[in-house]
This record gives sequence, structure tokens and C-alpha cells, in this order.
Amino acid sequence: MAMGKFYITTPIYYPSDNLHIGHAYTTVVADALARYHRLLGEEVFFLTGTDEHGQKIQRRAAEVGKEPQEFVDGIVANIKALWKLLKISNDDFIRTTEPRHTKRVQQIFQRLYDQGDIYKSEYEGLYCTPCEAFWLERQLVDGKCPDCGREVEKVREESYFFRLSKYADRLMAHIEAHPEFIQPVSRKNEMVNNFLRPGLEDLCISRTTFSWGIPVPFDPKHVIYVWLDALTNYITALGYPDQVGEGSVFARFWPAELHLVGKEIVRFHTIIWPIILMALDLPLPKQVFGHGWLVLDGGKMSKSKGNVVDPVILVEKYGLDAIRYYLLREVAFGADGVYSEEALVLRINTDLANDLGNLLHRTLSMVEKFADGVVPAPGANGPLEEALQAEADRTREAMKEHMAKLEVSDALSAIFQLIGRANKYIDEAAPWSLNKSGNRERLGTVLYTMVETIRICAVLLTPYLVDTPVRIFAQLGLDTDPTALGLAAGGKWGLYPAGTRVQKGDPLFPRIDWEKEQAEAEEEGEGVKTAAPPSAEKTEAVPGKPEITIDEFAKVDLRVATVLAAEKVEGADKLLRLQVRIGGEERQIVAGIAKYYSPQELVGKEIVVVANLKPVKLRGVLSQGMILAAGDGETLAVIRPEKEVGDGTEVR
RNA sequence: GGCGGUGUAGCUCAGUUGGUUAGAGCAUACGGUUCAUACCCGUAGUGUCACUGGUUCGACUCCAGUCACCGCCA
Repeated sequence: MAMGKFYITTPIYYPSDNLHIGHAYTTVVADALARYHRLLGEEVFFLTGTDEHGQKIQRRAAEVGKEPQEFVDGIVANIKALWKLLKISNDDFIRTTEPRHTKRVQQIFQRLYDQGDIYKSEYEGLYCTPCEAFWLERQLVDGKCPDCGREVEKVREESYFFRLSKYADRLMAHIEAHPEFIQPVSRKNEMVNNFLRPGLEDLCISRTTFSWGIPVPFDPKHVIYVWLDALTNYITALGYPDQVGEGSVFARFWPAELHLVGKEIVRFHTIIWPIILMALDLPLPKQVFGHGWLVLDGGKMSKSKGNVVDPVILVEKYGLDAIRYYLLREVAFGADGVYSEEALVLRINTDLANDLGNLLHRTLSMVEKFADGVVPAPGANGPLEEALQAEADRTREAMKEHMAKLEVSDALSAIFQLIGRANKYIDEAAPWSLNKSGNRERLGTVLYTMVETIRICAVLLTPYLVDTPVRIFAQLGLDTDPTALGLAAGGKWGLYPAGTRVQKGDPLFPRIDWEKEQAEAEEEGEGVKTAAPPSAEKTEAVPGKPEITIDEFAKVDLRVATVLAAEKVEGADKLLRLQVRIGGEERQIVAGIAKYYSPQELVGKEIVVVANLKPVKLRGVLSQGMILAAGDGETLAVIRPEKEVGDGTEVR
């Protein structure tokens, strides 16, 4: 059978900060879809990357005294490490600062200019010089800059514009003719009603107010603004426009089947991007899906709110597949979902530990106890077996139907229904009774059926969980790759070779005692809390600790930080929750200083923090560092630079 | 202010073109089982389907209005 191809993309992320669980969510979903299509036997190209230009990055880099390229290199390394940790199976990773991208963007710009779709004109706006930002009349507060309150001035700036208006009708027609193009449909309505119906204005696509970008090829004082720079990654990564001949990656994979994007960037992907493609005379992507956000109680997570959830910490704590499962299962795709660690633990315990993990564990225990660890050949099927096999087939079909509609959560749900059926089957078939009564043939059938159902579940789970299916296969005594045969063949009943010796191991997912965990976190919090101010007992001897070398001292990254906000941690009388800025980065630090400082008196002050301390949770609140303070238990003083030096400055 | 959406069991949500006792998972209670990670299986629920009015033989499902929340835009 001739198999299709599947080109899927994530947004390219902006490396001004490390990524949080929300970015991981998008990418894990894309990964599951990519793995699923590979399992179907399709040729898949899965692209992700980073959007590295722009004023914000230029400024952040300057704040920490780095060149922009050096700055993004560091963050991009972290992003790549994160995708590796999450076992993201992307086929390429494009950075907009790579020569392969920049030269192609310039080629695209040149072509659009040559054919008259880009023209030079003037942009007039109200400009705040200190903020380097343009504002509209109505955005001003008392005629002043809404950010800093200073005067704005009317500025005329020469700029390049892209003729969006020219293609508006064509785009409208395309959206009407292809209802699946913008998903979910609520997003389509927003785009049509808010932008297309009122009419499109030409788009300003260059800037002269900053320099960190791709220069306009024939007018280098302009840099190409984000639209043409970032969106085009989806084709430059494939080789467009210079490597498009027969047999090229571009020829094979464009147009994309799916651009997965956050709902905040649907507009760019459904209006600007298609029009760029139309101007280039290229086919449009089949679908742009705007998914919801993973929100924490109260709002989108953001650095400044201090509610950022670091996926690295979660993976360390709960394991990769637990996190992947939670992300893929908990949120109905398209809608916003609420993240909470408690919900995560609940999912791990009920679905992964109780249902799936225990199913494998109890099955292997029975194979060991009742059949000396070797899976018997099945005898004749009874009605129970027929029903379960039919259910397994139905599950595979349900999974396919849901995945075709990007209903990842529902697909997983279907698989776990089968797992539930398997648990029920065991109760109904009651192998322990068969063992007691000595009904060997029937017992063999039942044990085989149990094992084979689990094998099929493992195959079905491979798009979502990456380590678990392999572990299941290993415990079942199989040394093959669960994905090897694909979905159709590998999901078929009866492939498990009877006579195989099982290799029972540790439970797949240990149950997590949430209550206990919370209690321990509290205790840990108490411990750190008392450690934060140096303890009184140590003060009698000055050389209280063993000698260290300069290298050992150098491991501690001490930095000046500016306190942006502070508040008491609820339920803890010693703890303050501080939002601090360390150069380009904002963080939350919990410190045991509430008895000595009111929240207000630190705001705006520069303090010194240990920036590379392993993050911990105190009273359930994440603390990403430690502040330095001198104290003897009676008094306590936060260490501050003797004069302002700017946050991010190294202390040594 | 414009456009759109949501409001269903304690919690998170499903509910197809209007049709008999409104569903699932989790949590709760009770029962069963013992192979298993105090696990699994079964049973039981509780709901004025936001509110008001209308259309209809019949509305959670259609229409109008009210309230609350949310999204996009201005």
C-alpha cells in the first residue's frame, strides 16, 4: 500500500527565557501526532525550532552583557536539552539565525519585492524612545506612554510593506472552501469576523529601530520583521526556495499537513502566513490548529506571575511518561486546561499505576505462579475471549478515528478503556480458580489472553508513552521494538509467541502518596527555612566549615537581583515569596525572612542571590534560588550591594 | 462597545439532526475477589441540565431576553 506523508510543525519558540510546561505541552502533542503517523507507516517530517531575532532578545542580551547570538545560543541549548529529555522525535530543528534560514528569507523578500508585493512607504506613529515602542493614539494614557509615562513623539519611519490587501479575497475564498483549514472553528470565526470581513491592511514588515534581525538584502539599514522571518521557517527548513527540485525534501513534504500553534498566534498563521504563501505561489498548509493553553489556577503562566512550572523538575520527580501522559490526557485538545500537580498525581495513580501498571504486574504474577513463568499456548476461545478480542479491535479503530481529528486525549481514553476491560476480564475469567480446579487448558487460554491484550495495549500506547511500551515488552519477555510492526500489523491479535518466558520487573509506575509527599515537602521547607538565616549555634566559631578551594567557591553563581514584588506565603509565618529579576530573567525565590522584613520594604531593592541553587518547593511554592542574609537568630539583614550595580551582575 | 463562546452530579467534563428512567472519569458509601502497587471488579446514588419566557404533543437540545464567566477585536 502506498503510504502517505505527514509534515507537522510546532511554533518556533522565542528564546528569551527557558521554556515552561506550556511550551512542552505543544511540543509533546506534536510529538505524539508525529509518532502516531509513523506508526501508521507514513513518512513523517516533524519540525520545531526557535525564533531568535527581535528587539526583546537584543535587549535581554544587552542587559546581561552578552551578544545576542551568544545569549540565544545558551537558551537554545537548554531548549534542545529539554526536547531530548522529553524524547521529542523531531526530524529537524531550525534556528532563524542559521545561514540556511537567513539567506532564504532574503531570497523570499527579494522575490516578493521584485514582483511588487513588497513596497517601500512610510509608517507614522507615536514613538516612545526610552521604551523603543510605537503606540496608537487610543493606547496612550493622558497622552503619554502607557508603559513609562513619558512623552511620546510623532515619528515617521521609512518601512517596507507587504500587500496583504491584494490577497484578502482569495484567502477568504479559501477559508470558506476549506472548513478544516482553521481549527477549532471558533478560531476560524474570530479570524473571519475580526480581520477578514473588516478588510486587511498592508503589513509593515521591516524595522529600523533595532538591528538584531535579518537585513533587507538591498537596504541593510532595515531588518526584516518577525512575520517574514519567523513564519517562513516552515519552508526554509525544507529547502525553499533554492532546493525544491524533484526528490527534494521540500518537494516531498510541502504543503504541511498540520501547523500546531497556540491560540495566541492563530492570526499570524491563518492570515499572514497563507498570504505569504499565495504571493509565493505555493500551496497552503492543510490545517492550522490553535490549541488552548495549559493554565494554572488563575491565568496563563508567565514569568512575572512566578507561576511557571519547569518541565525538567517534573520529569525528574515523576518520570517522563507520567508527564507525557498527563499532558496528553488531561486536556481536551483545543480547550484550555488547568495544570495542577495534584491532578497530575491523581492521573499517575489511577490510570498509570492502578490500571495499567497493576494490570501488567498481576498478570505476570499469575504467569509465574500458575505457569512457572512461561506463557502457555491458548486453547479454544470462550465468549469472554471473543468479547475482549473484539474490544481490542474496536479500540484500535477508535484510536484512529480520534487521532484523525486530533483528539489525542480521547484516543488515550479509548486505550485505557481497553485496559479497564482487561482488568474486568481477569475478574470474570478468575484464573486463580482455574488453577485451583486444575483446568489447565482453560487456564492457558486465559493467561495467554491477558498477556496478548497487554502486548496490544503497549503497541497502541507507543505514540504517547515512549519508555513504557518498551518496558512492558521487556517484562513480557519480548525483545522486539513495540513500534516495529506498525499499528495495523502490530495491533493484530495473536502475535505473542506462546511458550515465552516472562521477565517480571518492578511495577511500571509506583503509586505516589500525595498526602505524604505534601507533608514531606512541608518538612523540607521547614528545614531550608531554618537554614536560610545562618543558624545561631554556628556563630561561636568563625571557621565553622571546612576549607574550600577557589574552584569550589566558583561553583556558586552569586548574582545581583532586583526585587520586583514580594508577598507573604500563606500559611507560613517565616516565608516571603519574592519575584526577582536577574538580568534578563525573572524568578521566584522563597526566603525565610518574613519575621524581619515586611514584603514592601524589599521591593525595588537590589539584593544578592544564589542563582544556580537547585530549585525546591517550600510550602508548595517553588523557590528558584536563595537570597543572602546575615543573621544570628535574633536579627537578620539581607545583603545588598553598597551601590546600584544593575541586576544580573555577578558577585565574587 | 463589536463579534463569538461557555454555564449539566462534590470536582473535571460528554451529551449526536429536539423524543421514553440525562451520561463518563475522579471523589464518596457499600458489597465482592485475592492474582496484584490497600490493587481490581460490582452496586448505589445525589442533578429545578444558570435564570425567565416562548415555539412544540414533547426541549439539556430550537427562539427571545436576563445574569455570570471566558475568548478575539476595538
